[in-house]
Amino acid sequence: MPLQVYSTLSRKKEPFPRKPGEPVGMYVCGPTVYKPAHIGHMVGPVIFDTVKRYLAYLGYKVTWVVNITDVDDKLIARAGELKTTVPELAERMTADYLDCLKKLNVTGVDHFPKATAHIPQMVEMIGKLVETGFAYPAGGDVYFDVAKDPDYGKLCNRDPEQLEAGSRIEVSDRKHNPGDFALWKGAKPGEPAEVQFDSPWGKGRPGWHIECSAMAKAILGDTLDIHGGGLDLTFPHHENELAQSESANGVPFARVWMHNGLLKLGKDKMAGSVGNVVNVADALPHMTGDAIRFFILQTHYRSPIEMGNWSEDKTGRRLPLPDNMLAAKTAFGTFEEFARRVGRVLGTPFAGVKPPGAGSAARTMAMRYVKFQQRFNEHLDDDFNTGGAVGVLFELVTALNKLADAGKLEDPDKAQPEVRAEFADGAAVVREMCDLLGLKLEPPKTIFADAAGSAGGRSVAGGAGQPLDSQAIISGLMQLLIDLRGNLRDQAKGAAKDNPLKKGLFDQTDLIRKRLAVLGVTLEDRPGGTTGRAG
RNA sequence: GGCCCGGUCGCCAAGUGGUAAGGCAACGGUUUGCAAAACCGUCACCCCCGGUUCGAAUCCGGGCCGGGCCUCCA
Repeated sequence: MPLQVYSTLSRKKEPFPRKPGEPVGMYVCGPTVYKPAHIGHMVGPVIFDTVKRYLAYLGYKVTWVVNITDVDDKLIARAGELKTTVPELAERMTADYLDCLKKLNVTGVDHFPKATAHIPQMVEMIGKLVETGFAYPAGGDVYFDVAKDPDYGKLCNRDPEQLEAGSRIEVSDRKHNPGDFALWKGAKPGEPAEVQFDSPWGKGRPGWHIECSAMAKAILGDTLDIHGGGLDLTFPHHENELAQSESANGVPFARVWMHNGLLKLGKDKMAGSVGNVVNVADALPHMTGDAIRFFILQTHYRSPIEMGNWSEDKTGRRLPLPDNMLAAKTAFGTFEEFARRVGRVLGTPFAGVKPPGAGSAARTMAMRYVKFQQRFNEHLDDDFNTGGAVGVLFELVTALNKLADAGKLEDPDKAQPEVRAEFADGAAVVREMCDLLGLKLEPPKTIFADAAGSAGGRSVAGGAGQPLDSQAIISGLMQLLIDLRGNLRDQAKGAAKDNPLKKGLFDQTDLIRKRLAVLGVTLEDRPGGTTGRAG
């Protein structure tokens, strides 16, 4: 079954309109940079990053654009509250946004065009719409004339009359019809100079929708292959973009319209007005970017994501994150644990495992674990069903854990080489699936394992003049405790059953483990030796 | 009021005609000096009522309930 994608325009799944090897232009509406990004803002980027990864895997040459809205009413208001300028606020919030994307491993965006850097392109498009009669200037503003566009309403599937009937905005004297929307907003008295730009209609700034039309055209051309964004943008934003672009360019604006579902917390959409916002920065101390990404990808992108309730602990204090995010964190631990196991068994970190690759058919077809890969791909072929794909990943990991248990792969004395080779093949498939989902599965930064391998005790031993490296000291002390405990444990295990010292020695080993657990360090005794990890 | 989505185990969530993936939680085991991790087992008549069909969670009709949008929204 070739790739199928649901398009909002046709309201059904369609064969993807491009062939592997062809270029694909993808435009996704980005943020208005006036507040720190919350988890909901990450849903689209994570989804479309995954879409791009899979399309690239299938051989498409994807160019992905995400716009940054850095001039608008909310920015002006917020900058005023903070006693700062719009450019300063926009720059700071853009940096925050980009940092959040990085933390969630959203790496596929090729261009982040800023609205303020594309005013001439917007003016040009507005000018063309005025010339051709689709738009009219009025008192310093310019409006798009909805009545001139017979297709208006086709994306959100509504008649223009319905839209007008429900319109809650006051009808401006300047508009011909209530449904008309601003392409250009004339500067109002008292607005800071930094948000006033020159145009043939006087000083002012662009309307919200025109930036996407103009920047999409500038970078990707008149027709996009994929236009994406949150479900709540369908109307008016995308409907208006579509109307402007098709009126100005005379060709279809986008082949496929993809809209992602919204995040819900309990009964409510997560939104500032409801007061239940979880900023990315609030979540990251409690959950890795990987785990947040996994949380988003567990659900099909068109469904709303349930964050569940927000439970309290025994003392009535609210937990740091909503229930379902914490459940996702726990679930994701299965993969993190598996990645560590891969490191132990193969001697290389999971990140270093080579995926089999889409092209290596001869080798992959012979592999026992390819059927998992096929089922995984079938899910993604079906409108990027990441939830189903994640289920397959769990099944594969369980199968490989079983294999590792049966083959005693963690016991240096008993490990069977042929089983180990099979495990390595399976791990390569897991690596590929994780790459497609954008899950890095990097080993957590253990406070001692890192240091032990790198700087180690060297900076401590550096002596006079060398600043003491506290990480290195902690690392060394931790290793010392592990070694000491190991010796005690060996003695205890070696002691005869009736030896009264036996229990006492074990008590000491347990004391060390419990005390370290309090510090957040988990010690695990395995056939190959004791390992420790933070968390 | 209009348009559009949904209702699948305590919670989350795949499944769109062939007899219910997966995860979290729970319980019982295996393993372990004890743990941790892992593995095994137990745990769903798919909101209700009709209809179509050899066969329906899936299709059709009618209810009930929830959500999104109807010019700030990712």
